[in-house]
Amino acid sequence: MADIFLTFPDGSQRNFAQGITPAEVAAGISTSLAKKAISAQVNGEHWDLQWPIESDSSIAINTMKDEAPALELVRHDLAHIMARAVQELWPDVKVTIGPVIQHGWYYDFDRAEPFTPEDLGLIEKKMKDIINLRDEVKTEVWPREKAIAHYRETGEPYKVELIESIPGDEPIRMYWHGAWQDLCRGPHLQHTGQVPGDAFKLMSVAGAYWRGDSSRAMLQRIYGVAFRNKEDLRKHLNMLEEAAKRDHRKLGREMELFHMQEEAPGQVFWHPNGWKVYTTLQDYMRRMQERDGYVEVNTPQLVNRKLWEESGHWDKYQENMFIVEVDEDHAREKAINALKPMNCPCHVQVFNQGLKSYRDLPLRMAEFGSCARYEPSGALHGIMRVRGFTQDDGHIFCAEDQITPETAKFIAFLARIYADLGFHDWTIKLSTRPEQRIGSDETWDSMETALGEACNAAGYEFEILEGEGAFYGPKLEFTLTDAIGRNWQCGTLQVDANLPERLDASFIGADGAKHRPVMLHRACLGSFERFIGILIEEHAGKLPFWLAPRQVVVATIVSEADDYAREVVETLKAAGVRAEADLRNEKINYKVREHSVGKVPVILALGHREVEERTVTLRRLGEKQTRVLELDAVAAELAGEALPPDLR
RNA sequence: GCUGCUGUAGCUCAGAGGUAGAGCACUCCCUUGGUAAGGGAGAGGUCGAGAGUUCAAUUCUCUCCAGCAGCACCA
Repeated sequence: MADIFLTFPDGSQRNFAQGITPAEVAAGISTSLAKKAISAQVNGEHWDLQWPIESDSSIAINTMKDEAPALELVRHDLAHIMARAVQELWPDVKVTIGPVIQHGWYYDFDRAEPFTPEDLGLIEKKMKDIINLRDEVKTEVWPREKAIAHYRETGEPYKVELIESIPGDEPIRMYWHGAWQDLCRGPHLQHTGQVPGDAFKLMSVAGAYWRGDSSRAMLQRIYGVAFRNKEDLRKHLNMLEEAAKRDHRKLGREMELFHMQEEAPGQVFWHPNGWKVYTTLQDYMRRMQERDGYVEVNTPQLVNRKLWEESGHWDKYQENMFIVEVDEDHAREKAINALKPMNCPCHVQVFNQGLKSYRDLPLRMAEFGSCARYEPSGALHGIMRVRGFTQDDGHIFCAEDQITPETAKFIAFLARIYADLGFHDWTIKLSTRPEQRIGSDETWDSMETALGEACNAAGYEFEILEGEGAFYGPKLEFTLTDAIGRNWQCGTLQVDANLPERLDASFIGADGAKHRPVMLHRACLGSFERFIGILIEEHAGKLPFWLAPRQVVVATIVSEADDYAREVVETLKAAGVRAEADLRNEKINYKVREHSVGKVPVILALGHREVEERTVTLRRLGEKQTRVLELDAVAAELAGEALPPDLR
């Protein structure tokens, strides 16, 4: 048999018989490494210890110390161990797929009865038993026909379907965890005992469609999380608790920002506090847009179906539109209107009034447009995913050669706004032509190039999402990362030559002839509702001072301080600070607690001493120590903080 | 929309086939207290909506509505 050369991480090379496995290589180095080994990297590829190596390669043996492969294997083996546990408990259950996901894994099962929380406990216990058995993991490559026959025999129709969809040139690999067997591309651990038995937890069970297709069978998906050790699991569970504490639905209630009720599903009742956040943010956006050369418009909510037919929305999105029929006695026929699901067709109507010259371009038209979309009930989520919302929408009507500079300008605009709002970690994705599309390849080439050049011009890198663009044009998506590592796609910019065509927008060029403008659909926050939800969760309710609905509470310690408290409130209000007095007959402890829970950033406490000295004792949210300050000094300090970032 | 779970006082939740309970919040009284809950008393509910079974339903069954988790969706 021929020899092959293996190159080790330290650069050394040794020759081995062709077909040697990493397990044998590890055993040749030391017995302890052979025991500790979990997998290998062969030419950078994650490689099972049992897989033979057929040609000259680089090799590195992985142990539990190598985080990425270790987590991958632990989670992947747990998926198999869970499937085995389930089939041992309920032999009739059909297995399907069980991939590794962020923080853990899931496995989809077909079973007539639903899994209960008690079942999860049983499964978890059985999994621990299997881990303790330290059953060997084995693998073989099988001929396709044999594998299909095997699964027909054992009554696993989903596996048969999976094999049939594996491309013909790929091997069909079988794995065994003890006697239990599954189809799997691997790699896996050496034996089940390599999985840490105390670092995983089954989290939940939920429905999921077979192969993600809503027209196919609904399976039951069990989710688990897993780590390399108990401590990492504990940290993860703490993080989940932290996320639950930040839940904007809970904080929205506690801070009296908004509520929702079943008579208006997916729509927000903004309370005084929440509406203050909303209008403060909107005022800020309005000033920023004006500064960046936008004109602001406002267009109708309820628009006749004719316009939606012309724009193409009636055909494509009718199911998701709120349709309003007016059937008054005096009407000859029913008028059919729809609440606008977006603002662009209306903006084109504004554009179309009067002849436009090339000198009018680029025309940047903005609207805080209230839209309504009939979202599927299961999609609704607090104020993050709603049926009634307001976009910070804008459309830039421009000539083709203006796409790049206008896009670059928008990116700079958005960067400034995200920074002002405290988001410094965000990325750009460029979605390119999808399979189903209109327009020539040359047009797509130039539109995609224009967006890429704009990112470069603005000084930002971007990732390409192949085929993810809209049918009418490519788009940029701006995704920000929050304080606990979650991603939110907020901003967007889409190139559209289609809608100006459909709605017959035009301008007179320098050549005296009519031309079509291109529209850039763009938004920075997305919707106010969702963005405020993100802000609440980002800050765990502790909004930056300028956005906080109640910035200062002046809390009296003794009732003799009431008059002075009123004066302090008036002084602060005059300085532009949102302040209110708390004169209730309660102890200062009580007031501090209540307003801390309500996330008021500053509490000013007033007792006999402050009244006599005309001072205030200031306490910041989350800080234990207090400062005694002159009233005028406090007013000046807080007035500065109360200014929105663009006015500082 | 699909699967599963849930719906009892403003909030968080307990409860049982014979028309309901706690803590906090609320109102009043006492207390004027120095930085995350001072004490006492009181008031507050068509038990999500409708239908069915039953002598009797908030409790059991069905339908609907809404919410939660996930999936699908997100112009």
